[in-house]
Amino acid sequence: MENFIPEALFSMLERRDELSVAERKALESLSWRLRSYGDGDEIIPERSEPTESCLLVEGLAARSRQLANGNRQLTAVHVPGDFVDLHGLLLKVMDHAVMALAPCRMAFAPHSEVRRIAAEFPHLGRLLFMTVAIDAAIQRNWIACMGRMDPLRHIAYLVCEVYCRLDVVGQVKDRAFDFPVTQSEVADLVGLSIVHTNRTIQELRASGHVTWQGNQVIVHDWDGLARLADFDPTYLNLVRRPR
Amino acid sequence: MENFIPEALFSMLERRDELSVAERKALESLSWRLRSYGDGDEIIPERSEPTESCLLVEGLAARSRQLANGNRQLTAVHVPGDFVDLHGLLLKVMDHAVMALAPCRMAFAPHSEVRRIAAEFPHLGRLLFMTVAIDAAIQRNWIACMGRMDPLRHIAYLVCEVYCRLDVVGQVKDRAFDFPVTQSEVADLVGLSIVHTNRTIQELRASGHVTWQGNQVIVHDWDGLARLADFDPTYLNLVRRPR
DNA sequence: CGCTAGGTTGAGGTACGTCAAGCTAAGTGG
DNA sequence: CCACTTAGCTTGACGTACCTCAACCTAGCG
Repeated sequence: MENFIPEALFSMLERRDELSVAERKALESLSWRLRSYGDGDEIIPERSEPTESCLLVEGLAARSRQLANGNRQLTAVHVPGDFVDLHGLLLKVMDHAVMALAPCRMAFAPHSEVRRIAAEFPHLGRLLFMTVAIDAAIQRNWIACMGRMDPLRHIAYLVCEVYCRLDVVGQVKDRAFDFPVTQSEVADLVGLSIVHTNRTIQELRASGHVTWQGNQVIVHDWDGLARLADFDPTYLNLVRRPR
Repeated sequence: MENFIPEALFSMLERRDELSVAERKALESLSWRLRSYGDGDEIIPERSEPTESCLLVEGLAARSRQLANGNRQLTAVHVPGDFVDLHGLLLKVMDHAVMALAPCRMAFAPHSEVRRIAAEFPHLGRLLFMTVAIDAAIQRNWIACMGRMDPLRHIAYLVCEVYCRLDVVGQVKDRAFDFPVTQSEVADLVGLSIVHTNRTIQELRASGHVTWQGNQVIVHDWDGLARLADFDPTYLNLVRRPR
């Protein structure tokens, strides 16, 4: 629409495989519609049936599941470059909501057009669906973290993951990144109470591997942090390979 | 190869959308290779780079993640009809292992052929990748269960989910299904200790909603069980829709 | 200056995990 | 056919990691 160029998406995909000029042009040619959201805004409601896919351009978003007992669980974090709603394209009905964890800019493109370029450029289509598979891989690791890791390692793991994913799109500067997420939201990410989340973050700070105050996270000792969290970035597929 | 017809896959896909004759033929035409596995066998090792996708034909399988602290977390259950290793096709390197929860028969087809039919029949390709998106949706719900549900509801949810998924491929008879999984494996599925898993299963039995002895699970009161688990099958996409 | 959202701390209870033992049923070798 | 083993299930005792409740503190904002 407004000649939008999805740079972050290019970074995200090109980190995994080469994009041809035609493929880039195809992505650019979608009739993108840009929209902004405030902190906490609902971007895609649960049970809705989106007709557009959305790409996170700026900010931070999350997938959120509201349970009958009133609890909330966040099941994914999304960073710029993430094609957040390919799931909706394939699944039709949203089984969860997508919300802004921080002020966000999103770019929307009609499902019909995404389907068209995926069919016309099968390799590009595979790359787009690869992002869905990466989301799934991330979620598998979250399951492992929730089931079999203690809170300290779990939160350390979260920091490692967000660090890597933000790094792909150039949002890590001097081993530091912006993480405008409240401790209450972190609690809903890791499935702990707010109080225990707070204490665990303090414990993580005390470990000396990171500084985490306000929205700023600084990783002083990547290797130590990764060792603590048993973090192996293989699942993020940060390798350029023909796909 | 041996004129194999992936009936369970047809059921799985046709439950979600119509398959044309050409699409069915395309799936049949893959050079399937059949293999059997015993209980507990490793089907796809962690860190391997499969060149074939595999389809579960008979039995029960799981995705397994081994942690450095020696713990194991199972991150997914697979039932007949599940195209287990499309993830491998898109991701190249396995970030987890696939193992047999029970004696299994698997059908393997070369990635190159799967890629070819996905490109040649874009609608079929979307359906195949839809199964990846459904896996992701299932995992999101597992995350919610692990983070924000008590063990009783979590295990009840597991029963609901397996029930629905087995039903799609005709493996539920008279509200009962075969579930040849040890309590130790259930523990690794839900992220609890064996002892607590045992006590929770007893509690579930005592609730009267299910009989669960040996490998046999009988659901006496589906509505009650679903209410207990706050189970809403939307995420399984059990609706026929053009995709 | 007061209000609010977010962060922090303390106290007390409980739902989990761990350890250890005993039980049952199926399989194995004599 | 019976000892013996083994895998899986069950139970009890005990400790602790986590949750809940309730304050209080701080910074930002009207």
